[in-house]
Amino acid sequence: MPSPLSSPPVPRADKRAHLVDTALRLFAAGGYHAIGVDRVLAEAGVAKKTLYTHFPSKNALIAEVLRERDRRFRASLAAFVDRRSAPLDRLAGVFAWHRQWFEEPGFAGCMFLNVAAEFHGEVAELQLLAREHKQAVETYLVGLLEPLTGIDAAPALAADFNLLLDGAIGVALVSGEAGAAERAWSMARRLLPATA
Amino acid sequence: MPSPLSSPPVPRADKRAHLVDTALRLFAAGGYHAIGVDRVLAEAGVAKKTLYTHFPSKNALIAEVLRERDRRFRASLAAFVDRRSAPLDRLAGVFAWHRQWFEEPGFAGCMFLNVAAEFHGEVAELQLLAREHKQAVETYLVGLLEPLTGIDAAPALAADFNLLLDGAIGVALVSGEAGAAERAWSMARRLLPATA
DNA sequence: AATGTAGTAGACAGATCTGTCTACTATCAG
DNA sequence: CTGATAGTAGACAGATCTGTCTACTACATT
Repeated sequence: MPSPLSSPPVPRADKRAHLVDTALRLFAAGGYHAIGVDRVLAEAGVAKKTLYTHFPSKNALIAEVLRERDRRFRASLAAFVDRRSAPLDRLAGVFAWHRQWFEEPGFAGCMFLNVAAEFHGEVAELQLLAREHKQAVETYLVGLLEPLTGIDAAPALAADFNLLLDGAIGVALVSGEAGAAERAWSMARRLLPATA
Repeated sequence: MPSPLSSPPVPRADKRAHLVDTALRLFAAGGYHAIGVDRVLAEAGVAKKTLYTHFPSKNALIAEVLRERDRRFRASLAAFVDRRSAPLDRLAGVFAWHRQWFEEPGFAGCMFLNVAAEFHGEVAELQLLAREHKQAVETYLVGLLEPLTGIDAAPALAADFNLLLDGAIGVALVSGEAGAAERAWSMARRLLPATA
């Protein structure tokens, strides 16, 4: 045990990760402009100087939040899908995962769609992160579709299904109905070739 | 001519409507939190007191902007669709109208999806206006679908197509590709019964 | 003529925003 | 022991936010 008896008020921990985690939660629920850094700091119990030693600006914190959100999103989705084996079942899992997401209490839409809506291209880095996230989801869909439709038809259908997922997010956000996920999956099944 | 020779510095006009028009343009392009009332007033050339005699708060102005946006949206869409007569052509017009919208220079997504994303239910009036707008679009789709699919199948397909439109908006916002509208229309055609 | 309404210009209050800075403390490497 | 690093607490600057208020002007109706 190298740790002595005396200890700092807050034990040795990764403040940076804690900041990102807190900011992710608050930005997801409250929006990027509506949540100020003071709010993030108070919630995280971290001093302002600490934030600005790790990040040059609030936008840089938002960018890191989006990168972290992308990692968690993809990991959670992949873990959910990997509990299933049949190709059609795995594809259905993507929509089922979205349904669970829509049902979460603080659901307030997709952080990437929202960042595009709030900054609408004025902050190039954030717009790029949103685009990359959506592209990653589409690429993931291609892999799920290939066993069902063959390698040629998969990319176009993946783009279609990606649009369906964004549509479900929008409908769920405005109407509050988590059933938008099932509607999207119902449409997806009808769009799949009969051979699948 | 009842108007005398002398005139006020700004000619007699409907300041309220001018305020709403200016605010609509700025909020659409810049977002609701990012644009302050001072910016709206400067752009409109109107005094602050005038705004607060017509509206009790900024949120009330946003609400009126959304009502105006809903009126213009529906009128513009209906006028576009009414230039066509064949039922299938009229339905296609909805997606074509969206394509034109996506191609507009300052396109920054749907003001109703955006208000839901920025305030996410914290301001009940705004959330309700967003819901009503989307409901109105869906009802309009029902009317366009009935000649094609019959009165029984139209409501469910209208909800489907509404989701497609929201999906196209999201894809266009993040990717910048106006072709999302055609993708959505391509999906819509495939979802229509073969008899249509 | 008198009064009320709507407008302008802009100061002002009070809050909140991002970002910087000072002063101090704790941990760790050498 | 010394110095570097990272942390805390919080004051501070300067901008910006919403909303109120004063003082004045123009117009319309009575």
